[in-house]
Parts: sequence; structure tokens; C-alpha cells
Amino acid sequence: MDKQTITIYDVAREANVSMATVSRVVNGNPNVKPATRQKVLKVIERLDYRPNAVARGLASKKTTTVGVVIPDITNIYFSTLARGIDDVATMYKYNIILANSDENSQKEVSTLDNLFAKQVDGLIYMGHNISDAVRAEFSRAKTPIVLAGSVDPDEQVASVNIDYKAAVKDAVALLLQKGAKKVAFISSAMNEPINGEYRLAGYNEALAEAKIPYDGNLVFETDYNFRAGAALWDKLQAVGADAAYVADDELSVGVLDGALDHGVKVPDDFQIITSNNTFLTEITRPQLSSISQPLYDIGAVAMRLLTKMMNKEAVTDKTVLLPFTIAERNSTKK
Amino acid sequence: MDKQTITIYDVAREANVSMATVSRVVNGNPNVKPATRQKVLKVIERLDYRPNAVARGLASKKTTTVGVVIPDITNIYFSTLARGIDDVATMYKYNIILANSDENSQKEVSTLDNLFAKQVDGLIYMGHNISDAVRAEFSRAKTPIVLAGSVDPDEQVASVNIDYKAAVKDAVALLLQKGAKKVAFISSAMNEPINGEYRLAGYNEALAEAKIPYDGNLVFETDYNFRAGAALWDKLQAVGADAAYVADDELSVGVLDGALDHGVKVPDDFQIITSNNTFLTEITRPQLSSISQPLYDIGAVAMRLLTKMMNKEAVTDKTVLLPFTIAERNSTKK
DNA sequence: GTGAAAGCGCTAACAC
DNA sequence: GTGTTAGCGCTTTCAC
Repeated sequence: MDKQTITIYDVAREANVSMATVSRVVNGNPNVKPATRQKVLKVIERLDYRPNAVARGLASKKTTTVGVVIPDITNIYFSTLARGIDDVATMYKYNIILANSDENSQKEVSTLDNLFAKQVDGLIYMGHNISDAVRAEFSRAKTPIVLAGSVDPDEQVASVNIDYKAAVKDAVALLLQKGAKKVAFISSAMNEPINGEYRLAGYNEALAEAKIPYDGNLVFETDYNFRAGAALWDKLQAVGADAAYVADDELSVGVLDGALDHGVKVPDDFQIITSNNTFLTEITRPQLSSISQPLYDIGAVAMRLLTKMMNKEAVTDKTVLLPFTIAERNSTKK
Repeated sequence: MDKQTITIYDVAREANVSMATVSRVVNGNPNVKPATRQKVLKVIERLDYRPNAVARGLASKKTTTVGVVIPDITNIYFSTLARGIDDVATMYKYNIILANSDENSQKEVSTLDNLFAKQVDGLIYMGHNISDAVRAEFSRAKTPIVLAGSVDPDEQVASVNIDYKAAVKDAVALLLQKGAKKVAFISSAMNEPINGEYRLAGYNEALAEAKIPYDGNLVFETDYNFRAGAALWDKLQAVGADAAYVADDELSVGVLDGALDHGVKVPDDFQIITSNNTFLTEITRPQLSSISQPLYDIGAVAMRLLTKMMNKEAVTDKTVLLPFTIAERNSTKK
């Protein structure tokens, strides 16, 4: 592979010092006489020496690499989280191994197995449904793990989120306050805790406070892409919905397009509020009102939390909730 | 870090064989008697042994990890490429270390340095401007490198692309054919070869064939985001443009929104053709006509090419061009 | 078909 | 402040 890799040994010999000394200067250990340090540094430069991180990892049992399991990097929600993660990782001198999981439990398990085999120092997991098999992998590993933008109902593993229930409650309450009578709830699989437990609970609370009975016909499960949203329009109209809370921005755009393409006026005849406040909410006409959650920050804070855990620092709260707001745009009435 | 990691040595002892034999069964080496293999496999399972990839990497000089340098994972263009890369990488048992560069040469250099220190077996680089410093890092490393969706005018390093010049020529020709008289050219920095050399050349050729003189006032450099596009509208109108070729989808959406917000009819009064055919082109109203390039495939093919190079297989063409088409939607006239 | 032993390139005591 | 010496956990000749 390598032609003639130069090692710490070569540097030591050329500089007339021991390997230990070279190691010290490379690692910024202060116990080196300045003159010696300079001498070594010169040789390092002359030989174009680059420390082998793999050997270092073997010897030190630290790889400065963290694993990142993500459902689909192509989804703006996740790519924004990932960007926050990577930026903070870089800040703390870590690299991330990124692996798309498609929320497929089997794929997740083999990915985790692989990541742990590679001795990642920590792991960030994104995914809305932690299967038992995945949970087993988690406990099998002795590596710190943090969830980003994903809830663990059991609160066994650390996580960074917003308060999904409160956020959806506020969102639906806004719709109701603006005159909506039949608010649809649209998300992906309800067996994902984030939907079935948190978001739906928020929806129900808002309904209850407005003394509106829950109607199961108004609850829809579908995929997170705009085609699915557009395809949903007929059903929405069939049940007489006059507004919708939607759990994903791309899906919301689909619903909006469905309405528009059928000549329905938004927000006059149909109101929409979405969940992630990505730039999609701003490019549509009308622009979409949305829950505003700090995705980049969720990723960043999750990674920061992970650095603390990897560093064995005391962590006060394993579950951190970041604040959210509601961004009122033009898919809800004034 | 680890409590009590069990090593290949533990397995060997428990199974009454040598480490070498355990190594053979773990690596699927056929030179093991089936009975022995079974015995070892049993012990591996009982002990829940997981081979340490770092140690393996040190001994074998292969990490089954490739570095991926990407300008910004948050941009759909790049995240789609990345998805193709990761899928093929997974298929060939590689992991990817993902690093955002923001197309900052300095950051790229330190990232590359880091990636090579980690002994990645190969590298995929995305970025439209290969600085001299980056080029120096490239040649310093003895690792195979492939560019994905990014051109190297010098053709020193392998790359997978579409024919940008021909694509833009076709796109602009379409605009012209549909009656446009003053077609604007909008991209990011013209000092990036992909813009200044390839795309602009295609633009010029289309103009020449239609016998329309080149007008520098119609050429705009800006950022790739929708705000920049909307902000550009006034200038576009000031120079009297009646159509635009735009190098990025998000930017195109901005231009479209700018036009719409000013009451301009698209495509009647202003036509737009964009470059990447991401789902953004389908969610807008009207939908955007676009060059259709197989982003996912570009990533996938780039990774496939890299596996060949890492495997020291013969590679016929270092530069592979994938086919493109033009998707006519509703931002160009019928 | 299997084992012994020498590294891979580095860190981390420990000694001086 | 610097050197010596074990490993880290595995692969890989080379014998047998």
C-alpha cells in the first residue's frame, strides 16, 4: 500500500532522540526541552512525517472517531442535524463515520456492529424507532451513545430533542385558534414513539382544551416525501378536514401542492402547519407556518454532550430539551 | 475504556487452537478443517468476540474506510451524491468518514491531512475548486482519489461527472428555441472551473449558434441559496433578461420566487431552467425545467471506481461521463 | 491444516 | 527532561 512509510522510529533516529520523545512532541506533551522539541519538529518536517492514527488508536485505545447512524442523509431534517454534529465533532478533533440506515433495524444492527468493531469512541444515533435488536447492540457496547432529534421513551440512553408533545400542542392550538374545526394529524408510522406517543398526545391535548372530540379518521400515516403528501389530498377532502398538522416539511409541501393543484385556497380554505422549519417552508407560496426547532443546534448539542461522556465528565442531564417556537407564515390565517 | 475486551487470544485459548487459526476462520480463509472452523465459531459466539478493526488495520494496512470530503452535506446536490457513495461503499464493506469542507481550502487541507493520517484506503472529493494546496495533499498521499460531481481541468485525478458544457448548451438552446432573447447565466464563483470553463462555454456555444452576441451584463455570480436568488431579481430586471440558466436548484427557486413575488409570470414573461433536477424542481409552482443529471449514480459510480482503484484493478477510463437529459417542466414555454 | 513468532507504528508506564 | 521496554490485537510469513 504505502511505498515507504516513515515512522516515529525514523524520526527518532534522525533526530537522535528516543521514540518516546518524538511521541511527546507530537502529542504536545510539555515535558520536552524547547531545543529538543525544535530539533524533532525540524526532522518531522524534513521527513514529512505523519503519525499513523491507526497505530495510535491501537496503543491508546482511542480513535477520535465517532459513529453516526442516520436514517437518510438526503432528508434535510437529518442532514441539518448531521451538519451540527460534524461541526462540533471537528471542533473537538473528532471525525464522524456516517452510515445511512433507512431505519431498517437489521441494517442498523450490522452497522452498529461494524462501528463498534472499528472502536468508535462514541456514537450518535438518529432514528425514531429503537428496535430491541438495536437496543441490545447499544447495551452490548461500552461506548457512550447519544440520540439526536430522536426520543427514547425509556430514557435509557442520552438524548437531545425539543418537547415534541408541547410543540405539537401549540401548533394545533394555533390552527384551532385561527378557526379550524377539523384538524388532520399527518405523520409517518404511529408505532414510532415520537409520533404515536408524543406528537399525538400534543394533538389530543390541544383538541381537549378546545373541547373538540378526537376523530380517528383525521389521523393519517404516510411516508415523508412530497408525493405522499400530494397523494393524500383526496382523503383529506373526503373527511372534510379544514386544516392539518404535518410532521415533516417535505410532506407538508406535498399537501400544500395537493391543495393548490385542486384549486383550494391556502390558508383561506385549508390551513397547514408543519414541523421542522427547514428552508422548504420559505420557498413555497404561500410560505408554510411551522414549528421551529433548532435542528443544527440539536445536532451540535448532541455531539457536545457526547464529547463530555467520552471524556468521562459528569453529565447532569441525560435528556436535554432545547426550546422551540412557532413560526407563523402564510399557510395559517392572520 | 473497555472493561475486559476479549481478544483473538482468548478465543484461541478456549478453542484450543492458535491465534492464526482463529484469524483464518474470522477472515474466511478456506485452509481450515470444517470441524475446527465450527469449534472456533462456537467459541466466538459464546464469548461474544468481536474482532478489533483497529488492530486489524494496523497489521494489514487496510482500514476498509474511505474519506469523503464534501462542501456541505446540507445541500441536496451533495447529499444525494453522498447517498450514492455510501450505498456503494456499504455494498463493498467500506465505511465513509464524512467531512464538511465549506469549500475552504485551508479546512480541506487539514481535513485531508487528518483523513490520510487515519489511513483511509481511498478518498472521494467533492468541491468545485481544487486549490494548489489541496492538489499538493493529493499528490503527497499514495491513496487512490476520485472526484464526484466535480471537475479537474487538468484531469490528473479520476472523476465522475456529466458533460457540463454540453448540458448547459442544451439548456440554453432550449430557452432560445422557446423564444428567449436575453438569457442570463447565473452561477456561483466563475473562478470555479465548472462554471467559468465548462458551463460558460456551453452558454456561449448556444448563444453563438443562435447568433446572439455575448453580453457580460447577463452573467451573474452569487451564492447557492434561495435568498440569493430572490435578491437577484431586481438586477435581472434591470438588464432586461427574459430567461435564465441557473446552476443550482435552490438558487433557481429563489429566482422563481423573486419573479413571482414581483408579479412576473413564469414562463410567459420569464423562463427559467435549472441544473440539478432535485425534488425542489417538482415542488414549486410552476415546476422547474431542469438539466437532469443522475446525482445518486454519479456518487455510486465514483465509489465503485474507487473500489476498483483500491483493489488495484485496471481502470480503463479515469474520467467517466454519465448521460444527462433535459427535463422540460413548466418554467419554460410549451 | 495448523502453529510459532515476528512485526504493524504507536503510547504509556517506569526508570534514570 | 529523556530513554527503555512492554504491550495494544491482529495478520502474515514460514515451518511443520
